[in-house]
Amino acid sequence: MKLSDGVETAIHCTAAVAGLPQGAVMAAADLAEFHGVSASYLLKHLKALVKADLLVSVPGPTGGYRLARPANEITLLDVVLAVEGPEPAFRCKEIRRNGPCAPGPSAFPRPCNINRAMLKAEQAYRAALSQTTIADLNSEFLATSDPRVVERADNYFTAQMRPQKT
Amino acid sequence: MKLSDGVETAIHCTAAVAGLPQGAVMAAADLAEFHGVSASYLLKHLKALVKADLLVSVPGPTGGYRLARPANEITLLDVVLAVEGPEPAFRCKEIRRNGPCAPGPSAFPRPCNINRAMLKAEQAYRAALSQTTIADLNSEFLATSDPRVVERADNYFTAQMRPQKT
DNA sequence: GCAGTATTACTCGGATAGTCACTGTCCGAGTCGCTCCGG
DNA sequence: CCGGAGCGACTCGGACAGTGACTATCCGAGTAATACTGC
Repeated sequence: MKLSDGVETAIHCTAAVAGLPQGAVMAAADLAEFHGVSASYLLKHLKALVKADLLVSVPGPTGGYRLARPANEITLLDVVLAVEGPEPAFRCKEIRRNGPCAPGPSAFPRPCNINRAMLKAEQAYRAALSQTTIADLNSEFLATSDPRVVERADNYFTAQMRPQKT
Repeated sequence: MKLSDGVETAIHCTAAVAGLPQGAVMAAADLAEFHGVSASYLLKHLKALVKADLLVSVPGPTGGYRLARPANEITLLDVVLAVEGPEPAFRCKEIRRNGPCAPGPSAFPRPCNINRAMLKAEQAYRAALSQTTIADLNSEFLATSDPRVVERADNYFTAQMRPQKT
């Protein structure tokens, strides 16, 4: 069980975009530089976030990304599902039907109880993720981080952000 | 996020071994045939279960595997960790330190709050897994499965199991 | 000076190679049961 | 007939290829700002 590294960058980028003023956007290249990751690859994950309706992309010069809805309505679960896909981590192959002791598919009307237990645990995982919003993360970041870091980040964002006219 | 398929086979095999009489063992080849999976590959996971002290292997002819401790003391979490490894699914790369706004490592004395939130969710996942034991799974299997399946499985196990002398 | 237009440069989006972990397999080391031999 | 040694076969354990997903990258479609031209 391993989450792809893209989840981390996606969360950081979403939190960063959430720190922009209302209506402003930020280009993928700037987000990549700010986080020190590859710009080309970051686009892949940003695309996934756009497809999941978490971000909105603005094309053309002065384009970039902004949140699709308020930061307190975007949870960690939303970001994780957008990047990793909605499928559960445990995917029952129904191997109980394979062996010589299986009379046939009709003998298994109920879902595999192992599968049920695993999915139940995963629901607990997702429930925990859905309790933290991007807004929570940013509030905590501002409250607990080194003031120098906050100041530098604020300066960077002020310099790179692009206010939209409309 | 995807659990390896080996987790499913490992859980099924552990539950199967738990159904053996006290002290009896079952060969990997029989476990593989019973579940309809590759015997060569199953050994890989059984080895992991042995290394994690969930199963005990008995070498030589009439050898096989048996539980290392009672079935009600083996949880799904034990099996998952044995196969997948103890590392958490989310591994923070500390990318917040990469960008041009990071003064230096000394500016981040506290762990990344994103990492904390992700690990907290994973703890909830593991806590849920640890609430289900192999004994629970087998009790539920006996209570809810088609009687034909239970009977066939019981016959198979009676024929293939190997009672140990000592 | 101003409006309209063509250009230009910049942005995101999708299609394309490279790398690592998981899947699947094989052969070798070790051990117990069986057979043969001797008493 | 009984005990013991040797042999054989079966078991698990670790090392070796194949495949799919994630990582990383590039080039093309689209758009807004810009420069230019004509009025």
